[in-house]
Amino acid sequence: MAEDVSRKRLAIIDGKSVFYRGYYAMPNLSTKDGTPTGGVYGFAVMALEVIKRLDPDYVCVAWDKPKTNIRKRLEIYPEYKAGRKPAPADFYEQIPLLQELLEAFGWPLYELDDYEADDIMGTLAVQARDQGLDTALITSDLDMLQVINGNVHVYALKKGLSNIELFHPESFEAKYGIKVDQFLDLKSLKGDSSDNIPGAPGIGEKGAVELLQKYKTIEGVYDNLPLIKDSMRKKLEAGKESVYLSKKIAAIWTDAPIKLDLAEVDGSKCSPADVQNVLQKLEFRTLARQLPEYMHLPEQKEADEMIKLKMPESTNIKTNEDLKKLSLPKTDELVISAISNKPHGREPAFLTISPDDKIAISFDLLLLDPKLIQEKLKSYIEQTALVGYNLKAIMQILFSLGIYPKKVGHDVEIGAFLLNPLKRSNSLSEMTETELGFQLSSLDILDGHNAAAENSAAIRKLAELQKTELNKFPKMQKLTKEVEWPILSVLAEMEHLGIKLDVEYLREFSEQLKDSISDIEQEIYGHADQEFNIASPAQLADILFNKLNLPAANIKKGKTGYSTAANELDKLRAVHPIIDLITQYREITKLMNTYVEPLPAIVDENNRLHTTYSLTVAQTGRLSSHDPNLQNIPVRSDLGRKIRSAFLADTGKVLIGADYSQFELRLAALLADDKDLIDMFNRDVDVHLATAAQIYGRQPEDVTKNMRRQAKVVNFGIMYGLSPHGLAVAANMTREAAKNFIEKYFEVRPKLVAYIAKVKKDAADDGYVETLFGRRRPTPDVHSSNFMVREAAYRAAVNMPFQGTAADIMKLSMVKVREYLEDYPEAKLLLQIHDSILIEAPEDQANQLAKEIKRVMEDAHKLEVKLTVDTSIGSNWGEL
DNA sequence: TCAATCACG
DNA sequence: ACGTACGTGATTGAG
Repeated sequence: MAEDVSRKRLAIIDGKSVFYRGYYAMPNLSTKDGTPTGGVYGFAVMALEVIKRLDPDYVCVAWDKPKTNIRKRLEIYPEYKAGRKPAPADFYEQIPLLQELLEAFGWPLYELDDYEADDIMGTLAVQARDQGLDTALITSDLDMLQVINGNVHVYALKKGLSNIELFHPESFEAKYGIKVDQFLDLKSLKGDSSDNIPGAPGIGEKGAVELLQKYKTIEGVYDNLPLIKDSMRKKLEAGKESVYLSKKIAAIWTDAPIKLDLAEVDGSKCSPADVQNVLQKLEFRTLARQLPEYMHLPEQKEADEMIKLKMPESTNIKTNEDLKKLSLPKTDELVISAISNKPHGREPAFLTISPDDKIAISFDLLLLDPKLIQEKLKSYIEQTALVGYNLKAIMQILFSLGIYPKKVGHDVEIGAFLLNPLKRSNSLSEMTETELGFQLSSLDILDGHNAAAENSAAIRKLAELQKTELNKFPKMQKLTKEVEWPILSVLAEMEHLGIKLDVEYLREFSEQLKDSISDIEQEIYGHADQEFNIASPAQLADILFNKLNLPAANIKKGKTGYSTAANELDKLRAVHPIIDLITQYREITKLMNTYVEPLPAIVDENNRLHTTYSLTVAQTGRLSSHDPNLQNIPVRSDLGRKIRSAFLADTGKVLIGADYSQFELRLAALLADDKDLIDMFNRDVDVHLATAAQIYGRQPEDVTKNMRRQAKVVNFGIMYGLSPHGLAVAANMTREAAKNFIEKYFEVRPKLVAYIAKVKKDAADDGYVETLFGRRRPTPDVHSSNFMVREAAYRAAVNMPFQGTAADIMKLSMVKVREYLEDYPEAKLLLQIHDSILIEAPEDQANQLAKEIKRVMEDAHKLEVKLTVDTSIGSNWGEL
């Protein structure tokens, strides 16, 4: 096809369909204050992507006018689009935002009574061709394919945000095997369930295409009915009326009363500044940054819009002579950043300190004498409160230099998280850009000295802004001072030291497991009568339910087919011996692939394993552990416990474990001010047993094991916002029994019920819930129109004070334990696993220390409810 | 990159 | 009528 390159191009966006696709692609996106923005975001990304590829001269948007738009089609076919669910409320909430964005872009929005967006697009496309333009139709449904020709192409958005398929006549033919002008006939034959267009019942895409390839049109098909084989002919005869009706409804009209006015759609009304503002308001930072490449905009942001950053003067220390001459100004707070060549602060490479906003001093550590650095900087840094981004990492670099700081002035990564835990990414460069309007250069580049000065200035300013914010919430300010800042050096030490791993033992274990795995594999293949990938849920489900025909009636179905999760397979345990083998296979391969094989591969030269803790991931304030995750080392199965045995105390030392017992339940009693429950804990009675006795109205000695077990499940469930169904599954009882049980439980624990109701109300009224220490978790989703999302948000809100307060107290407790251990320099904290900690200590101190640590932890924070800590001692983790 | 699965508290 | 506990991270297969 000879394309005239000089032809101008018009892009018409099918507004609602693109918006709809965006809405479902990004269901959970919202601004800080909870305004849903997923649909607008999806629209913006997809529209801009297409615009970038297309570079059109003219752009407009066609929109379905609500309600009136399909009247004419309804006259001939009242069921048109019947059965469509109305869009959820947060869908419509976003439309004004979209309109704002369109206005800023200068893209006019066309809507008409009685005409759908499809008709408007079709009409405009015809007029465009008459005016010598090429047209691109941007839509997420394929109805528009019927109007494509040499001058009109369709860009169809598929799943995901940037997956776009271009249709022109050739590509259409290649894909469907028929010509574009047969598309309407195709649709009339096969129907379209989304518009409730009937077509000929029983004829699908495959059959319809075959017919059209042979007979060209619907008319051709019906003229040649006698030639068509029986089964197909019967369906066609029965559906004849329906097919012709379908064609009438599905046809796109090109005679809508609208006139293409090029002066309206030429983008002259576009205001780049407005676009930036709207994107900013919607918090689409990435898009805002990328905008210039999409729209050929001039450089963004005038200098006076930015917060003025005073750049400190940059001093570079590259020789020992310079280092000796250096004098350091006295200061209360030191802005600090550092880089090391290896994880956990090993091989320090670069350090920058900025004592005030006038100077930033950088050290090329590889060129300097380590002894001299220590001499010069150790006491200076150790005695000054540090301000930085991810100070925990910087502290480890300093450890490698023999400098052991503890005092923290402010950490901007943590500050940002405390102020808004919803924001998923808080990188320094991003914060600098969004909060200060300033582009940071990378610190990783070789000559990073000027970058380091900029860095220091940005950190100083961000810290100042965050402190002002935090000071508005006295509890939060106290939380930083007493919990978040002091815990950083504790965690830095734990990460830096690591825990010793018995590599040899794991290698032997691995050999054993390999044998078991291949044995079980062979047995499974025997039962299945073929080899397949047992680790693939899809292949496994196929074997179980299609090949072996196991009863699938009670098995849950997911998006991809039958579930093969452990609790589902459990239902089939008695039916077929393969189930048990699969369970075993899963257990062993999981241990093998997650722990036994990978862990020995990442130990350091002393066989010690170093995790990294995150303080800005868990919305409740818990720590999380990664690379590797040492908070999910197995313990619940016999095989799993063998892996714990690979975690060793160093030579001459032992491990001490210290666990808070029923940590969160005690805090639930406290927060709900449930005197009865508090009293039980303070008298050391068995709360699960006592609860069962109360619920069943019996003496404690008459409570059966099963009653106690049920009460225990509810005691825990209550902290997760339990439901009758959840309890029924967890406690293995009927829904009815579970419902009764919960009702009785609530009678026995009125304070707890009232507290849960209060937390839910707070979540809805205040938009957040908080811990005893004032750590906040925003709860925007309790206003969601989606039942499931909303209820999940309430359950998370109910859980937050319990889990979060426990996390806060544990951090406080660790700080005090470390403080206590300062008198025992050979004893070190190693790991934290939410309600327990692991300590490595000289054997001869262990008994004494265990007692003392128990006391320190129990008294970490004075509460009305007693906290109890259990300790144990062993030479490896498995023994505890 | 996502969904499914499963390890932990 | 909805479809179930809360909070994480790692691995795998599949699109």
